[in-house]
Amino acid sequence: MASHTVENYLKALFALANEAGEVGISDLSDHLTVSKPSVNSMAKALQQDGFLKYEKYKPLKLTAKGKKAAALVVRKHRLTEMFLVEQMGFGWDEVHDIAEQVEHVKASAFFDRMDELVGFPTVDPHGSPIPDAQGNVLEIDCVKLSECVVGEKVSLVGLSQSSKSLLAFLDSHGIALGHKFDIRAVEPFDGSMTVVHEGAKDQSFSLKVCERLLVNKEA
Amino acid sequence: MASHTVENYLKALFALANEAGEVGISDLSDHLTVSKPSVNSMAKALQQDGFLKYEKYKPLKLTAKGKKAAALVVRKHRLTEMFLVEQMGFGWDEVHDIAEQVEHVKASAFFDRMDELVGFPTVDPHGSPIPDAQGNVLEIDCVKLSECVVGEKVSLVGLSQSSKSLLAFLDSHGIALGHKFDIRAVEPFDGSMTVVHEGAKDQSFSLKVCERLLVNKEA
DNA sequence: CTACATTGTTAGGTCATTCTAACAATCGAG
DNA sequence: CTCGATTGTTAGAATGACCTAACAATGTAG
Repeated sequence: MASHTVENYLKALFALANEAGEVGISDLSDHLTVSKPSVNSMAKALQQDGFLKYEKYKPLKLTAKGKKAAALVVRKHRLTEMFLVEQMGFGWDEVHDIAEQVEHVKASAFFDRMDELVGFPTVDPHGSPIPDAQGNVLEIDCVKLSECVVGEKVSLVGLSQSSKSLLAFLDSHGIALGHKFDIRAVEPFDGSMTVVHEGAKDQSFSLKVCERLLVNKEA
Repeated sequence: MASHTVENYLKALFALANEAGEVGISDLSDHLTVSKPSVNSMAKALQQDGFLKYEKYKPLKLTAKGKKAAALVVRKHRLTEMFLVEQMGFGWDEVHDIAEQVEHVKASAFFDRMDELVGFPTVDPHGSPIPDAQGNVLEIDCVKLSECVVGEKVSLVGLSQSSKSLLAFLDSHGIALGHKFDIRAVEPFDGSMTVVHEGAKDQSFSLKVCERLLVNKEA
Protein backbone atom coordinates (compact mmCIF):
# COMPACT_ATOMS: atom_id res chain seq x y z
CA MET A 1 0.00 0.00 0.00
CA ALA A 2 0.93 3.59 -0.53
CA SER A 3 2.66 5.40 2.31
CA HIS A 4 1.18 8.27 4.19
CA THR A 5 3.33 10.61 2.12
CA VAL A 6 2.39 9.07 -1.20
CA GLU A 7 -1.28 9.28 -0.27
CA ASN A 8 -0.86 12.97 0.39
CA TYR A 9 0.81 13.57 -2.94
CA LEU A 10 -1.94 11.67 -4.72
CA LYS A 11 -4.64 13.58 -2.91
CA ALA A 12 -3.01 16.90 -3.75
CA LEU A 13 -2.57 15.93 -7.38
CA PHE A 14 -6.20 14.92 -7.53
CA ALA A 15 -7.47 18.10 -5.90
CA LEU A 16 -5.30 20.41 -7.98
CA ALA A 17 -6.23 18.68 -11.22
CA ASN A 18 -9.91 19.13 -10.36
CA GLU A 19 -9.68 22.83 -9.78
CA ALA A 20 -6.82 23.98 -11.97
CA GLY A 21 -6.70 21.44 -14.78
CA GLU A 22 -2.96 21.34 -15.38
CA VAL A 23 -0.74 20.61 -12.41
CA GLY A 24 2.90 21.62 -12.35
CA ILE A 25 5.69 20.78 -9.97
CA SER A 26 5.40 24.22 -8.37
CA ASP A 27 1.70 23.85 -7.71
CA LEU A 28 2.30 20.70 -5.75
CA SER A 29 5.29 22.22 -4.06
CA ASP A 30 3.14 25.12 -2.85
CA HIS A 31 0.17 22.98 -1.93
CA LEU A 32 2.18 20.50 0.12
CA THR A 33 4.74 23.03 1.37
CA VAL A 34 7.58 20.88 0.20
CA SER A 35 10.49 21.95 -1.97
CA LYS A 36 10.35 21.62 -5.72
CA PRO A 37 13.18 19.10 -5.89
CA SER A 38 11.25 16.95 -3.44
CA VAL A 39 8.20 17.04 -5.67
CA ASN A 40 10.40 16.30 -8.64
CA SER A 41 11.83 13.16 -7.14
CA MET A 42 8.49 12.04 -5.80
CA ALA A 43 7.05 12.53 -9.29
CA LYS A 44 9.62 10.11 -10.61
CA ALA A 45 8.80 7.62 -7.88
CA LEU A 46 5.06 7.89 -8.50
CA GLN A 47 5.67 7.40 -12.19
CA GLN A 48 7.71 4.32 -11.35
CA ASP A 49 4.78 2.92 -9.41
CA GLY A 50 2.34 3.68 -12.19
CA PHE A 51 0.41 6.39 -10.36
CA LEU A 52 1.54 9.21 -12.55
CA LYS A 53 2.56 10.01 -16.09
CA TYR A 54 5.57 12.26 -15.90
CA GLU A 55 7.75 13.74 -18.60
CA LYS A 56 10.37 16.37 -18.00
CA TYR A 57 9.01 19.90 -18.12
CA LYS A 58 5.51 18.62 -18.79
CA PRO A 59 2.51 18.93 -16.48
CA LEU A 60 1.87 16.02 -14.13
CA LYS A 61 -0.98 13.68 -14.99
CA LEU A 62 -2.44 11.01 -12.73
CA THR A 63 -2.94 7.67 -14.46
CA ALA A 64 -6.22 5.78 -14.01
CA LYS A 65 -4.52 3.87 -11.20
CA GLY A 66 -3.40 7.13 -9.61
CA LYS A 67 -6.84 8.66 -9.89
CA LYS A 68 -8.45 5.68 -8.28
CA ALA A 69 -5.95 5.56 -5.44
CA ALA A 70 -6.43 9.29 -4.85
CA ALA A 71 -10.20 9.00 -4.96
CA LEU A 72 -10.11 6.28 -2.35
CA VAL A 73 -8.14 8.51 -0.01
CA VAL A 74 -10.58 11.34 -0.65
CA ARG A 75 -13.38 8.88 0.07
CA LYS A 76 -11.89 8.05 3.44
CA HIS A 77 -11.39 11.73 4.18
CA ARG A 78 -14.93 12.74 3.33
CA LEU A 79 -16.62 9.78 4.98
CA THR A 80 -14.66 10.63 8.09
CA GLU A 81 -15.79 14.25 7.94
CA MET A 82 -19.37 13.13 7.56
CA PHE A 83 -19.04 10.72 10.45
CA LEU A 84 -17.43 13.33 12.66
CA VAL A 85 -20.30 15.73 12.05
CA GLU A 86 -23.21 13.32 12.05
CA GLN A 87 -22.19 10.83 14.70
CA MET A 88 -19.71 12.61 16.86
CA GLY A 89 -21.15 16.08 17.00
CA PHE A 90 -18.25 18.05 15.59
CA GLY A 91 -18.82 21.28 13.69
CA TRP A 92 -18.15 21.42 9.97
CA ASP A 93 -15.26 23.76 10.66
CA GLU A 94 -13.53 21.28 12.97
CA VAL A 95 -13.55 18.14 10.91
CA HIS A 96 -11.04 18.80 8.17
CA ASP A 97 -7.92 18.60 10.32
CA ILE A 98 -9.05 15.46 12.10
CA ALA A 99 -10.05 13.76 8.87
CA GLU A 100 -6.67 14.70 7.41
CA GLN A 101 -5.17 12.26 9.88
CA VAL A 102 -7.83 9.61 10.05
CA GLU A 103 -7.88 9.22 6.27
CA HIS A 104 -4.55 7.39 6.42
CA VAL A 105 -5.95 4.51 8.43
CA LYS A 106 -5.83 1.39 6.25
CA ALA A 107 -8.61 -0.74 7.79
CA SER A 108 -11.36 -0.36 5.23
CA ALA A 109 -13.92 -1.97 7.54
CA PHE A 110 -13.60 1.16 9.66
CA PHE A 111 -14.69 3.42 6.84
CA ASP A 112 -17.31 1.02 5.55
CA ARG A 113 -18.90 1.09 8.97
CA MET A 114 -18.84 4.87 9.06
CA ASP A 115 -20.49 4.89 5.66
CA GLU A 116 -23.25 2.63 6.95
CA LEU A 117 -23.76 4.57 10.15
CA VAL A 118 -24.20 7.87 8.36
CA GLY A 119 -26.49 6.31 5.76
CA PHE A 120 -24.26 6.11 2.67
CA PRO A 121 -24.00 9.83 2.03
CA THR A 122 -23.05 11.17 -1.41
CA VAL A 123 -21.58 14.44 -0.21
CA ASP A 124 -19.53 15.49 2.80
CA PRO A 125 -20.44 18.26 5.26
CA HIS A 126 -19.04 20.88 2.87
CA GLY A 127 -21.02 19.60 -0.09
CA SER A 128 -18.08 17.86 -1.77
CA PRO A 129 -18.93 14.54 -3.39
CA ILE A 130 -17.81 11.33 -1.71
CA PRO A 131 -16.21 8.90 -4.19
CA ASP A 132 -17.66 5.38 -4.08
CA ALA A 133 -15.72 2.32 -3.01
CA GLN A 134 -14.49 1.81 -6.58
CA GLY A 135 -13.10 5.33 -6.71
CA ASN A 136 -15.77 6.80 -8.97
CA VAL A 137 -16.66 10.40 -8.27
CA LEU A 138 -20.13 11.66 -8.99
CA GLU A 139 -19.92 15.11 -10.51
CA ILE A 140 -22.16 17.66 -8.89
CA ASP A 141 -24.15 20.01 -11.04
CA CYS A 142 -23.28 23.44 -9.74
CA VAL A 143 -21.79 26.81 -10.54
CA LYS A 144 -20.07 29.48 -8.51
CA LEU A 145 -22.45 32.03 -7.06
CA SER A 146 -20.22 34.67 -8.63
CA GLU A 147 -21.23 33.39 -12.06
CA CYS A 148 -24.92 33.93 -11.46
CA VAL A 149 -26.92 36.96 -12.45
CA VAL A 150 -29.52 39.18 -10.89
CA GLY A 151 -32.93 37.59 -10.54
CA GLU A 152 -31.74 34.00 -10.27
CA LYS A 153 -32.85 31.85 -7.36
CA VAL A 154 -30.23 29.37 -6.27
CA SER A 155 -29.46 27.04 -3.39
CA LEU A 156 -26.12 26.39 -1.80
CA VAL A 157 -24.87 22.90 -2.59
CA GLY A 158 -21.18 23.07 -1.89
CA LEU A 159 -18.04 25.08 -1.27
CA SER A 160 -14.94 25.48 -3.31
CA GLN A 161 -11.75 25.23 -1.24
CA SER A 162 -13.49 25.46 2.09
CA SER A 163 -11.21 26.81 4.78
CA LYS A 164 -11.63 27.33 8.46
CA SER A 165 -12.10 31.04 7.94
CA LEU A 166 -14.67 30.60 5.19
CA LEU A 167 -16.63 28.20 7.38
CA ALA A 168 -16.45 30.61 10.28
CA PHE A 169 -17.74 33.36 8.02
CA LEU A 170 -20.66 31.25 6.89
CA ASP A 171 -21.47 30.15 10.42
CA SER A 172 -21.43 33.72 11.67
CA HIS A 173 -23.84 34.68 8.91
CA GLY A 174 -26.13 31.75 9.59
CA ILE A 175 -25.46 30.16 6.23
CA ALA A 176 -25.56 26.40 5.73
CA LEU A 177 -25.76 23.93 2.86
CA GLY A 178 -29.20 23.79 1.29
CA HIS A 179 -30.04 27.41 2.04
CA LYS A 180 -31.70 29.39 -0.73
CA PHE A 181 -30.70 32.76 -2.10
CA ASP A 182 -32.45 35.22 -4.43
CA ILE A 183 -29.91 37.32 -6.22
CA ARG A 184 -30.90 40.96 -5.85
CA ALA A 185 -27.93 42.89 -7.15
CA VAL A 186 -24.43 42.49 -8.47
CA GLU A 187 -22.10 45.40 -7.90
CA PRO A 188 -20.18 45.99 -11.14
CA PHE A 189 -17.31 47.72 -9.36
CA ASP A 190 -16.13 44.90 -7.10
CA GLY A 191 -18.34 41.98 -8.03
CA SER A 192 -20.00 41.87 -4.63
CA MET A 193 -23.55 40.55 -4.53
CA THR A 194 -26.63 41.38 -2.57
CA VAL A 195 -28.96 38.44 -2.00
CA VAL A 196 -32.03 37.53 0.00
CA HIS A 197 -31.06 34.71 2.32
CA GLU A 198 -33.73 32.03 2.88
CA GLY A 199 -36.43 34.45 1.77
CA ALA A 200 -35.71 36.55 4.83
CA LYS A 201 -32.96 39.07 5.39
CA ASP A 202 -30.76 40.76 2.84
CA GLN A 203 -27.06 40.06 2.89
CA SER A 204 -24.16 41.26 0.84
CA PHE A 205 -21.17 39.12 -0.04
CA SER A 206 -17.81 40.06 -1.47
CA LEU A 207 -16.65 38.55 -4.74
CA LYS A 208 -14.16 36.48 -2.79
CA VAL A 209 -16.99 34.85 -0.91
CA CYS A 210 -19.18 34.44 -3.99
CA GLU A 211 -16.41 32.58 -5.78
CA ARG A 212 -16.34 30.01 -3.02
CA LEU A 213 -20.06 29.30 -2.89
CA LEU A 214 -21.23 26.57 -5.25
CA VAL A 215 -24.90 26.78 -6.05
CA ASN A 216 -27.53 24.94 -7.96
CA LYS A 217 -29.75 27.04 -10.20
CA GLU A 218 -32.94 24.98 -9.72
CA ALA A 219 -33.56 26.56 -6.36
CA MET B 1 5.40 14.97 18.89
CA ALA B 2 6.66 11.43 18.77
CA SER B 3 6.57 9.68 15.43
CA HIS B 4 4.41 6.72 14.68
CA THR B 5 7.43 4.49 15.21
CA VAL B 6 8.44 6.06 18.48
CA GLU B 7 4.89 5.68 19.75
CA ASN B 8 5.03 1.99 18.95
CA TYR B 9 8.29 1.54 20.79
CA LEU B 10 6.93 3.36 23.82
CA LYS B 11 3.77 1.31 23.82
CA ALA B 12 5.72 -1.93 23.59
CA LEU B 13 8.08 -0.85 26.36
CA PHE B 14 5.10 0.01 28.52
CA ALA B 15 3.28 -3.25 27.85
CA LEU B 16 6.34 -5.43 28.35
CA ALA B 17 7.30 -3.68 31.56
CA ASN B 18 3.79 -4.32 32.91
CA GLU B 19 3.85 -8.01 32.29
CA ALA B 20 7.48 -8.99 32.48
CA GLY B 21 9.04 -6.40 34.76
CA GLU B 22 12.45 -6.13 33.15
CA VAL B 23 12.62 -5.36 29.47
CA GLY B 24 15.66 -6.20 27.38
CA ILE B 25 16.58 -5.30 23.85
CA SER B 26 15.60 -8.77 22.66
CA ASP B 27 12.15 -8.58 24.19
CA LEU B 28 11.42 -5.45 22.24
CA SER B 29 13.02 -6.88 19.16
CA ASP B 30 10.69 -9.89 19.33
CA HIS B 31 7.62 -7.89 20.26
CA LEU B 32 8.04 -5.38 17.46
CA THR B 33 9.57 -7.81 14.97
CA VAL B 34 12.48 -5.53 14.37
CA SER B 35 16.16 -6.44 14.53
CA LYS B 36 18.11 -6.03 17.73
CA PRO B 37 20.44 -3.40 16.28
CA SER B 38 17.38 -1.39 15.34
CA VAL B 39 16.12 -1.54 18.89
CA ASN B 40 19.56 -0.66 20.12
CA SER B 41 19.76 2.50 18.12
CA MET B 42 16.20 3.44 18.88
CA ALA B 43 16.97 2.98 22.57
CA LYS B 44 19.74 5.55 22.25
CA ALA B 45 17.41 7.92 20.46
CA LEU B 46 14.69 7.52 23.07
CA GLN B 47 17.22 8.10 25.79
CA GLN B 48 18.32 11.23 23.98
CA ASP B 49 14.73 12.48 24.02
CA GLY B 50 14.31 11.65 27.69
CA PHE B 51 11.80 8.85 27.24
CA LEU B 52 14.11 6.12 28.41
CA LYS B 53 16.95 5.42 30.77
CA TYR B 54 19.44 3.31 28.93
CA GLU B 55 22.83 1.98 29.93
CA LYS B 56 24.78 -0.55 27.96
CA TYR B 57 23.87 -4.14 28.76
CA LYS B 58 21.28 -3.01 31.31
CA PRO B 59 17.52 -3.48 31.05
CA LEU B 60 15.53 -0.65 29.49
CA LYS B 61 13.55 1.58 31.79
CA LEU B 62 10.95 4.15 30.77
CA THR B 63 11.34 7.50 32.48
CA ALA B 64 8.31 9.26 33.94
CA LYS B 65 8.07 11.17 30.69
CA GLY B 66 8.25 7.94 28.73
CA LYS B 67 5.62 6.27 30.87
CA LYS B 68 3.27 9.17 30.44
CA ALA B 69 3.75 9.31 26.70
CA ALA B 70 3.19 5.57 26.45
CA ALA B 71 0.11 5.70 28.65
CA LEU B 72 -1.38 8.38 26.44
CA VAL B 73 -0.96 6.19 23.39
CA VAL B 74 -2.51 3.29 25.26
CA ARG B 75 -5.33 5.60 26.25
CA LYS B 76 -6.00 6.44 22.63
CA HIS B 77 -5.86 2.77 21.70
CA ARG B 78 -8.27 1.64 24.37
CA LEU B 79 -10.70 4.51 23.96
CA THR B 80 -10.79 3.68 20.28
CA GLU B 81 -11.50 0.03 21.02
CA MET B 82 -14.30 1.02 23.33
CA PHE B 83 -15.73 3.39 20.77
CA LEU B 84 -15.53 0.81 18.00
CA VAL B 85 -17.47 -1.68 20.09
CA GLU B 86 -19.98 0.61 21.75
CA GLN B 87 -20.71 3.11 19.01
CA MET B 88 -19.79 1.39 15.82
CA GLY B 89 -20.93 -2.14 16.48
CA PHE B 90 -17.65 -3.97 16.00
CA GLY B 91 -16.94 -7.19 17.86
CA TRP B 92 -14.31 -7.23 20.59
CA ASP B 93 -12.22 -9.49 18.39
CA GLU B 94 -12.17 -6.99 15.52
CA VAL B 95 -11.16 -3.81 17.26
CA HIS B 96 -7.52 -4.34 18.12
CA ASP B 97 -6.13 -4.06 14.61
CA ILE B 98 -8.18 -1.00 13.77
CA ALA B 99 -7.28 0.73 17.04
CA GLU B 100 -3.63 -0.06 16.35
CA GLN B 101 -3.86 2.39 13.48
CA VAL B 102 -6.28 4.95 14.85
CA GLU B 103 -4.21 5.38 18.02
CA HIS B 104 -1.62 7.34 16.04
CA VAL B 105 -4.01 10.14 15.18
CA LYS B 106 -2.81 13.28 16.96
CA ALA B 107 -6.05 15.26 17.27
CA SER B 108 -6.89 14.82 20.93
CA ALA B 109 -10.36 16.30 20.46
CA PHE B 110 -11.16 13.17 18.49
CA PHE B 111 -10.41 10.90 21.41
CA ASP B 112 -11.96 13.20 23.98
CA ARG B 113 -15.18 13.05 22.03
CA MET B 114 -15.02 9.26 21.86
CA ASP B 115 -14.49 9.22 25.61
CA GLU B 116 -17.59 11.35 26.11
CA LEU B 117 -19.73 9.35 23.72
CA VAL B 118 -18.96 6.06 25.42
CA GLY B 119 -19.46 7.56 28.88
CA PHE B 120 -15.91 7.91 30.19
CA PRO B 121 -15.16 4.22 30.56
CA THR B 122 -12.41 2.99 32.86
CA VAL B 123 -11.74 -0.25 31.03
CA ASP B 124 -11.69 -1.27 27.37
CA PRO B 125 -13.70 -4.11 25.81
CA HIS B 126 -11.12 -6.63 26.99
CA GLY B 127 -11.15 -5.36 30.57
CA SER B 128 -7.85 -3.50 30.33
CA PRO B 129 -7.77 -0.19 32.18
CA ILE B 130 -7.91 3.02 30.18
CA PRO B 131 -5.31 5.56 31.36
CA ASP B 132 -6.70 9.02 32.10
CA ALA B 133 -5.82 12.15 30.13
CA GLN B 134 -2.84 12.75 32.41
CA GLY B 135 -1.44 9.32 31.73
CA ASN B 136 -2.35 7.78 35.09
CA VAL B 137 -3.32 4.15 34.97
CA LEU B 138 -5.75 2.77 37.51
CA GLU B 139 -4.60 -0.65 38.62
CA ILE B 140 -7.29 -3.27 38.50
CA ASP B 141 -7.69 -5.62 41.42
CA CYS B 142 -7.58 -9.06 39.86
CA VAL B 143 -5.77 -12.36 39.70
CA LYS B 144 -5.38 -15.00 37.06
CA LEU B 145 -8.10 -17.63 37.17
CA SER B 146 -5.28 -20.19 37.25
CA GLU B 147 -4.26 -18.87 40.66
CA CYS B 148 -7.66 -19.52 42.20
CA VAL B 149 -8.67 -22.57 44.16
CA VAL B 150 -11.65 -24.89 44.32
CA GLY B 151 -14.73 -23.40 45.91
CA GLU B 152 -14.00 -19.80 44.99
CA LYS B 153 -16.61 -17.76 43.18
CA VAL B 154 -15.10 -15.21 40.82
CA SER B 155 -16.13 -12.92 38.01
CA LEU B 156 -14.24 -12.22 34.83
CA VAL B 157 -12.88 -8.68 34.79
CA GLY B 158 -10.20 -8.77 32.14
CA LEU B 159 -7.86 -10.67 29.89
CA SER B 160 -4.13 -10.94 29.88
CA GLN B 161 -2.62 -10.64 26.38
CA SER B 162 -5.92 -10.99 24.58
CA SER B 163 -5.46 -12.30 21.07
CA LYS B 164 -7.84 -12.92 18.23
CA SER B 165 -7.81 -16.64 18.94
CA LEU B 166 -8.44 -16.22 22.66
CA LEU B 167 -11.36 -13.92 21.91
CA ALA B 168 -12.73 -16.38 19.39
CA PHE B 169 -12.46 -19.13 22.00
CA LEU B 170 -14.34 -17.08 24.56
CA ASP B 171 -17.01 -16.08 22.07
CA SER B 172 -17.55 -19.66 21.01
CA HIS B 173 -18.00 -20.64 24.65
CA GLY B 174 -20.38 -17.79 25.34
CA ILE B 175 -18.02 -16.12 27.77
CA ALA B 176 -17.95 -12.35 28.25
CA LEU B 177 -16.59 -9.85 30.74
CA GLY B 178 -18.59 -9.78 33.94
CA HIS B 179 -19.60 -13.42 33.79
CA LYS B 180 -19.37 -15.39 37.02
CA PHE B 181 -17.67 -18.70 37.61
CA ASP B 182 -17.79 -21.18 40.53
CA ILE B 183 -14.60 -23.15 40.62
CA ARG B 184 -15.52 -26.82 40.88
CA ALA B 185 -12.26 -28.63 40.32
CA VAL B 186 -8.63 -28.09 39.47
CA GLU B 187 -6.91 -30.96 37.74
CA PRO B 188 -3.51 -31.41 39.37
CA PHE B 189 -2.02 -33.10 36.33
CA ASP B 190 -2.37 -30.30 33.78
CA GLY B 191 -3.82 -27.42 35.77
CA SER B 192 -7.07 -27.43 33.83
CA MET B 193 -10.13 -26.23 35.70
CA THR B 194 -13.75 -27.18 35.76
CA VAL B 195 -16.11 -24.34 36.57
CA VAL B 196 -19.79 -23.54 36.60
CA HIS B 197 -20.35 -20.75 34.13
CA GLU B 198 -22.96 -18.18 35.14
CA GLY B 199 -24.54 -20.63 37.55
CA ALA B 200 -25.56 -22.78 34.61
CA LYS B 201 -23.50 -25.21 32.62
CA ASP B 202 -20.20 -26.80 33.56
CA GLN B 203 -17.17 -25.96 31.46
CA SER B 204 -13.58 -27.06 31.55
CA PHE B 205 -10.68 -24.79 30.63
CA SER B 206 -7.06 -25.62 29.98
CA LEU B 207 -4.33 -24.00 32.04
CA LYS B 208 -3.40 -21.93 29.05
CA VAL B 209 -6.86 -20.40 29.03
CA CYS B 210 -6.98 -20.00 32.81
CA GLU B 211 -3.76 -18.02 32.76
CA ARG B 212 -5.33 -15.51 30.41
CA LEU B 213 -8.51 -14.91 32.37
CA LEU B 214 -8.26 -12.18 34.98
CA VAL B 215 -10.87 -12.48 37.67
CA ASN B 216 -12.04 -10.69 40.74
CA LYS B 217 -12.59 -12.80 43.84
CA GLU B 218 -15.57 -10.83 45.21
CA ALA B 219 -17.91 -12.51 42.77
C1' DC C 1 35.63 -21.92 36.36
C1' DT C 2 35.32 -22.69 31.71
C1' DA C 3 32.37 -23.15 27.57
C1' DC C 4 28.41 -22.22 25.15
C1' DA C 5 24.14 -19.99 24.46
C1' DT C 6 21.97 -15.85 24.86
C1' DT C 7 22.01 -11.15 24.59
C1' DG C 8 23.75 -6.79 23.24
C1' DT C 9 26.86 -3.79 20.44
C1' DT C 10 29.39 -1.76 16.47
C1' DA C 11 30.11 -0.93 11.85
C1' DG C 12 28.46 -0.03 7.68
C1' DG C 13 24.84 -0.03 4.20
C1' DT C 14 19.82 0.75 2.20
C1' DC C 15 15.56 3.21 1.38
C1' DA C 16 12.19 6.96 1.71
C1' DT C 17 11.76 11.58 2.24
C1' DT C 18 13.38 15.76 2.68
C1' DC C 19 16.56 19.76 1.99
C1' DT C 20 19.88 23.65 -0.38
C1' DA C 21 22.61 25.38 -4.06
C1' DA C 22 23.40 25.72 -8.60
C1' DC C 23 22.03 25.34 -13.16
C1' DA C 24 18.73 24.71 -17.32
C1' DA C 25 14.49 25.13 -19.82
C1' DT C 26 10.39 27.53 -20.93
C1' DC C 27 7.43 31.37 -21.71
C1' DG C 28 5.70 35.92 -22.06
C1' DA C 29 6.69 41.12 -22.71
C1' DG C 30 8.53 44.20 -25.08
C1' DC D 1 13.82 37.57 -30.87
C1' DT D 2 15.92 38.41 -26.74
C1' DC D 3 15.69 39.14 -21.70
C1' DG D 4 14.20 38.14 -17.40
C1' DA D 5 11.01 35.74 -14.56
C1' DT D 6 9.18 31.58 -13.62
C1' DT D 7 9.53 26.89 -13.48
C1' DG D 8 11.92 22.65 -13.46
C1' DT D 9 16.13 19.84 -12.93
C1' DT D 10 20.52 17.91 -11.17
C1' DA D 11 23.71 17.03 -7.70
C1' DG D 12 24.76 16.22 -3.18
C1' DA D 13 23.72 15.80 1.53
C1' DA D 14 20.79 15.02 5.92
C1' DT D 15 17.55 12.30 8.70
C1' DG D 16 14.84 8.49 10.50
C1' DA D 17 14.13 3.88 10.48
C1' DC D 18 15.63 -0.21 9.11
C1' DC D 19 18.88 -4.19 7.81
C1' DT D 20 23.07 -7.90 7.91
C1' DA D 21 27.51 -9.41 9.39
C1' DA D 22 30.70 -9.60 12.75
C1' DC D 23 32.08 -9.21 17.34
C1' DA D 24 31.71 -8.53 22.56
C1' DA D 25 29.63 -9.11 27.02
C1' DT D 26 26.88 -11.78 30.14
C1' DG D 27 25.20 -15.58 32.53
C1' DT D 28 24.40 -20.40 33.30
C1' DA D 29 25.31 -25.65 33.12
C1' DG D 30 28.28 -28.67 33.96
